[in-house]
Amino acid sequence: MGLAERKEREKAELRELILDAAKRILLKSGQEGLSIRKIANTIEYSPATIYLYFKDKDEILHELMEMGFTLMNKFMTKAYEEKDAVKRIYLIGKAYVEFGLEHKDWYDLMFNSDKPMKHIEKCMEDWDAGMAMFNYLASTCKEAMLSLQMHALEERILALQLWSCVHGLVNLAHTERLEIVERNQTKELVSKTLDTMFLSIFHK
Amino acid sequence: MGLAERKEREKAELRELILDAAKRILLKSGQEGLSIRKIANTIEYSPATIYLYFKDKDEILHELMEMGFTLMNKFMTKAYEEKDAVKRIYLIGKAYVEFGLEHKDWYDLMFNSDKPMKHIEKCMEDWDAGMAMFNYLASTCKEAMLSLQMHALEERILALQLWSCVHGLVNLAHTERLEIVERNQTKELVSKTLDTMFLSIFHK
DNA sequence: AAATTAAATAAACAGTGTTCATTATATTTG
DNA sequence: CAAATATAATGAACACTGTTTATTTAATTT
Repeated sequence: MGLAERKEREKAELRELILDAAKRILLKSGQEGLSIRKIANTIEYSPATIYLYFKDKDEILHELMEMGFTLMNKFMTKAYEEKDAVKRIYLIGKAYVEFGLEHKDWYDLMFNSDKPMKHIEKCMEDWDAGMAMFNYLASTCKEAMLSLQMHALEERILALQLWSCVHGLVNLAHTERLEIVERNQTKELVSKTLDTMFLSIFHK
Repeated sequence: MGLAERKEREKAELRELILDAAKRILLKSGQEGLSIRKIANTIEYSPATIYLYFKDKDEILHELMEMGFTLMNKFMTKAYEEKDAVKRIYLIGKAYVEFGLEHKDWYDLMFNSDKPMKHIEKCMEDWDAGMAMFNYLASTCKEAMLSLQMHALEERILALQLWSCVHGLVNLAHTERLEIVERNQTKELVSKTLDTMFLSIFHK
């Protein structure tokens, strides 16, 4: 049945076309500027057609979120290669913030949006790319704690501490708060804070 | 001229009425559910009337943001009273996170929104309540660093480190990420991370 | 009472996500 | 090949959003 196959391929192709248009609009105009109607316009279909391929806008945003994680993982491959766990954490933190600062729209979708996952029950599956990242960080924390003899500390809490700090930093930068604290110094503030933070955790 | 005065008072009263309605809607339906038309409905005026008292929606959001800071300052009075600088920082951090978790809508307006202040030039004035808070934290950091003999560290960077961590934590909680990491454990995760963070900075 | 000033509004514009009955296009059957 | 059926695409509507402008209503001054 090469016919049914072709049908399915065509359906998948249009789905991909929609996602590709969505991605392009996201990169050009941000999440604010991304609308079903704009997607429909750029691929020259009617808005209603989109709903034959996606349940709603949230589903599209969710797919974009997963694209974002793929992109971020590429960003992090270098850091992942580092053998020393402590250094690896540092490199991961650097890469995380670098990605966040450079790709605000992707970052928001991945870490600030509750749109792509409304129901907490579904969250575990819907955010498994993010969860995988966190678990990897936690295991690296465990390794680092072992090598530095930092007992009496849960690796997941340490991971959360690291995550909170970089997440907070990226968001403060995104919303211009760092620009208010010190004008035209955002990048330097980020880098200094990051270094201080690592020093204070892995003292010395 | 008691007449012009009454006029002005009436104008101020309607302005206050609008803000009060806006506040009530914000608390009931969040920032998403807050619209000019809903404000107009609840005070029984037409939407266009709102624009005789406010330039645009952003100006209303900005006023709400300032209300939020007043509320937050009340939340922090106890912490401010603490004499010991290190303990004070700890109490401020606790109060900050508590406020953030309990008042998501206010918090978003104050720390996540770039709507109430679009132009960076105007930011300094438009976010002076936030800036005042940061400056106070920084000066407390200076005091704490002095008492703990932590030299070779800028107080503003330490303040940023603290702020990033609590800001990140609050946002991760708001967007359900902590719920994903460990279900029904958000409050405990926050509290543990916060404690670990203070320990690591002001080591033991 | 008439003229002027100030306040409030109706209506429109250009958007948004989403749904559904209708139309157009393929595919399958007689 | 033509008719019946299944699939895909859409136009139009609904209920919203922020904002502007010409018009109407109300209050004040002459």
